[in-house]
Amino acid sequence: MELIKIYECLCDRTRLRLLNVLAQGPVCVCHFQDVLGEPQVKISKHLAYLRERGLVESERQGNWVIYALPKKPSRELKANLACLQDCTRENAVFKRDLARLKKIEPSCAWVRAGEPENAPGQCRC
Amino acid sequence: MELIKIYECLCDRTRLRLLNVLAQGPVCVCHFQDVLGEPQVKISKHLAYLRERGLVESERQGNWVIYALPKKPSRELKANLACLQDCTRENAVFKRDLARLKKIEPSCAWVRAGEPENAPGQCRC
DNA sequence: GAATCATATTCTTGTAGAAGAATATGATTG
DNA sequence: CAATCATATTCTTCTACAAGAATATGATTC
Repeated sequence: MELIKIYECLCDRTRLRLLNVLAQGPVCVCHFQDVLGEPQVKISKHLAYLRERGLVESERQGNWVIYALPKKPSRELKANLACLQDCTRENAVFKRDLARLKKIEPSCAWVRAGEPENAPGQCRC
Repeated sequence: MELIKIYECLCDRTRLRLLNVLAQGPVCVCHFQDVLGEPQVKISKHLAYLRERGLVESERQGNWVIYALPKKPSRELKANLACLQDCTRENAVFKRDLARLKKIEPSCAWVRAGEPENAPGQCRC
């Protein structure tokens, strides 16, 4: 039952925040640290947890790693991500995360635009 | 964050089956045992888990206890139960549970009709 | 190739929870 | 009130996982 693996991913606050941010588009790990204000280990381990269960995909771009929601999400995943979006829309923490993301966005627009060939050697976040 | 408590409830197979059955209407514990084919302890403990977190409500009717989804579910709960319904519609296990429920239903229609005053002294399930 | 940057893994500790066995509670019947 | 029925709780064992500290890996730059 894949559904249960999805719910297991969703029952942690940090992971919900990660998924909420990812709903806006691909994000690299250093962004997550800034946006969530959580230590690197924590971010990294929760992203690994999500990746192992197929809720996110990752791709290395030079020195850093970009995470994104699956290109081909299952019906169940799609439904639950939509539901999550719906449930968090008005939540302060989630809104704050998105606001912080927006501030960072301009400096790393290439990540979100999917233009890795423009990647600088060092992350400017 | 109430949302996380909801997801914690949803990440167990037995609890998903219980909620799936409850989506049809109120059910007493002995029904659950028959429908899911699981031991009494297991059913009882998972129902308690759900009750403690507000995903179900219970009401004693003489010798037995009837469980139901909350009369006034939160926005989050409503959304997630709908999503769950959507995701399980085609699943064999969940469909089988509903089929078994339907077979039992006639003998205890009063429970589902909400007519406790007609309750017999002994459950006929 | 040494230093640096970004990310991941390993280790430890603490806690939640799942399952089953045994037992307890609470209501009903005779 | 003793027996029975329906449900709940307690106890034990096992496993998953969250968090942080320390360390490792892998790519880039000088």
